[in-house]
Amino acid sequence: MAEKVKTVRGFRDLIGEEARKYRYVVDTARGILERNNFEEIILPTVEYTKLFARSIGEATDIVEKEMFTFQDKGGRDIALRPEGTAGVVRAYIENKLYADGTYKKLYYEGSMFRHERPQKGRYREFHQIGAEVLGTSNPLADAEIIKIADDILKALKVDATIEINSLGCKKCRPKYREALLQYLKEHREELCEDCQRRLERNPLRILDCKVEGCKLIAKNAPKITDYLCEECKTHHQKVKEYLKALGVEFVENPYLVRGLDYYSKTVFECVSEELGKTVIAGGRYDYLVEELGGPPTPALGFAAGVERLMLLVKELPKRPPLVLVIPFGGDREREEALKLAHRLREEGIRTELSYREGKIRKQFEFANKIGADYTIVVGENELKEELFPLKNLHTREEIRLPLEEIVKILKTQSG
RNA sequence: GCGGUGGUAGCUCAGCUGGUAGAGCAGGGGACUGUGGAUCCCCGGGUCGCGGGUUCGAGUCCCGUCCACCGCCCCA
Repeated sequence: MAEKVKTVRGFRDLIGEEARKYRYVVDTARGILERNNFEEIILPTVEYTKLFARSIGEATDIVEKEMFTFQDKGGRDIALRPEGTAGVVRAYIENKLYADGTYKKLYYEGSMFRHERPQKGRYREFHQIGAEVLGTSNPLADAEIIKIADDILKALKVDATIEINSLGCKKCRPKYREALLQYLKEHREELCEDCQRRLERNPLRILDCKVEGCKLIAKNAPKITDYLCEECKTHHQKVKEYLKALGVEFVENPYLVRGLDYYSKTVFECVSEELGKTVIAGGRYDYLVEELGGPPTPALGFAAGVERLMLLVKELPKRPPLVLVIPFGGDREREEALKLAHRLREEGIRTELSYREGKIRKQFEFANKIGADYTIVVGENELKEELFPLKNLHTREEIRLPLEEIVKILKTQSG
């Protein structure tokens, strides 16, 4: 045998049940977004590297070491997208979607790529379904975005805690940052190695550190919520008020920061205790559109991790019953069975035509193996009488009926 | 990128201090020639992840490498 080619590390196939689970998660989320009147945007998988450098942040791990980057034949620096927001914003600006003066609600779905060490629920090609609202600073939008995330979790029966926080704006964040930095510098010696590095690069993340010593320091650190300006405070207050009005449960986490540089004001994460990981996360990014060359445009959104949600989905919707049509006899019977199977399929009935030859006993073993719920044998007698035996494999009951009667029965069960 | 565990049949795994690879399940056939999941009998299956080394001899020991999984970093 020739050498076998395998999947690339961190990449994988989704087959059968796994593929159906993938579709179930994505379709469920799409349905909720569609009924909220979000419009789908289908984006390219690659963008110029600088788009991500400028949006996600030059100093983030994603940009520094996790992107799949390459030069195309024209020498352009290109990256496989590590997330979706940057592309949406680029498209929003490039297509001047702001031109009609309204806000825009967009959603996307697809592969993202990060060159990380693979683990369960974390692959180098993974999938996100995300939503973005561009062109409004109304806290109603913040509340609705979080409500949608909550609806998706509920629809999938996934348990997760919604944590929210506000990161403030251009006016108040610098003051907070200053106070935090000062406090942290006083405790520099007690911080873990990683956090000492973060002190220079991204001090906010220290609040999020899992090392016990750092947690203690974080606990007594100044809280962003105490530093919010009037506008941010009111905004945050409104968001929480609306969420309560909607009955969305959440907890406030003053230590919640996000890893991407572009966030401002509202941030939130839906954390699964079972996984110990975040499954949906998002927030506001009021400056990003402008930073990427568009007009000043407040915006916000979230991204849901499809693989992580898949790990938490326990039950898939049932497929409609499967009918196996079994030809029995010779050429004439095979041909009639072929036609009969397609008659059932015309009616939307999930039907398999047996390609197996041989003993009838083997045909029934085959029916079990493929998980059929019903069989219909098409043989000489059946064709003569124009009556076909519809057998329920679970109850083992068999009734002989004209084809159109069988169609009626199966159709009612095929949703 | 760092630390750890593990890769033997389609699947789950056994294989002692190195001595020529096994079980259960699954699969194929038959007992049972127009009605299945049971039982019994028979059968096929493996470059022991890959490459190198030590050795008369390596699934077993050593080195390297790839992959999966766990933790960290990071993140959805």
